[in-house]
Amino acid sequence: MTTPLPEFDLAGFTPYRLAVAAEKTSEALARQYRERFGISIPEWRVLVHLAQPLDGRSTVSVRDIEARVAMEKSKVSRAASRLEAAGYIEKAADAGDRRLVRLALTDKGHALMAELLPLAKAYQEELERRLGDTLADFEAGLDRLLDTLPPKS
Amino acid sequence: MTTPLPEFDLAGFTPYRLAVAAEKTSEALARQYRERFGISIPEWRVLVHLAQPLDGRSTVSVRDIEARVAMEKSKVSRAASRLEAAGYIEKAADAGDRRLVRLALTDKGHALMAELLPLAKAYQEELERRLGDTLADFEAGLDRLLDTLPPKS
DNA sequence: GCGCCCTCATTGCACCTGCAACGAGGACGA
DNA sequence: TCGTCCTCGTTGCAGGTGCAATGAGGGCGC
Repeated sequence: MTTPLPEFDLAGFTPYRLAVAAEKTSEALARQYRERFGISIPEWRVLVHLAQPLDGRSTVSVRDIEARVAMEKSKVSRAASRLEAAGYIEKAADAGDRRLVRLALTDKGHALMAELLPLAKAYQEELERRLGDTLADFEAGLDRLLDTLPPKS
Repeated sequence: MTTPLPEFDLAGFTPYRLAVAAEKTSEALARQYRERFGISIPEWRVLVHLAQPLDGRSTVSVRDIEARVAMEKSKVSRAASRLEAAGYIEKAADAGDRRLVRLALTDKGHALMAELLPLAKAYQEELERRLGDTLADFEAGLDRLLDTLPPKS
């Protein structure tokens, strides 16, 4: 028997708890759209972004999504390719800056989102119900973690 | 222009927020032990479990860890193999039930944890400081999400 | 002892991922 | 116009992942 190690309970470790909670909350919804539409989480994130009216101008390039959706550009790029192959979105070169790829929902993609978004909203409401009276502080705490850490590099 | 889609803000979607927060909070610590010791998150979770005194009896088989650490058994198995290859743990067949593989820290693994655990504790304290007065409700909310959803199958 | 069914851990497979490198294109000064 | 440096998006690669299938072993009834 060597020197005793400090006690440490993984179940009380916030990063671990967050990871498990994220996995569990995502899974319930993700399974639905995976099984019914073959959509993965990265694809879902791209679609949500494309489904938003967007503040006026509408660049909707890969790097736009990359910035707003907290995913690497290669991940966005591949998700977009899969979505294009499935017929949910279209890619087109930007007329002004030909390095940019403009992404847009097809009619099929639009119809998909008309089904998915209500599901997501309902799920969010269910989560809020579960959080009950802790909701406000819970989200506030989440904000603090999200705000404080983002110092990207 | 087709039917307008319902509005939906990904940035306010709790599963998404949790995923980003989990990623960010994990990364800061994970980078440290990745760069300094070549340890990944699954490996870290296995190590933490092995570093705990454990309630009396000490089975510490793959399936024990699987249950407590919220990882698939194949993930645990591979993490254990990598740790064994790196010399941090040892595997041995259980004398009583030869299907079981008993895992245990080597001296090298013990020394590693003597360094890592204090880092993790300090980090946890930093997070708690950041959460400030929202800490209690934040953790309570997290508990609710973790409790309510776990219905495994 | 034998057969049946269960459990444990590993592994094969197809897929996804992060990272670095790349090619194409743009911006701007000389 | 040319050269240099930056940005955008894709891709090659090495490695990690989930899932299903596998093989070794245990428990129990007959």
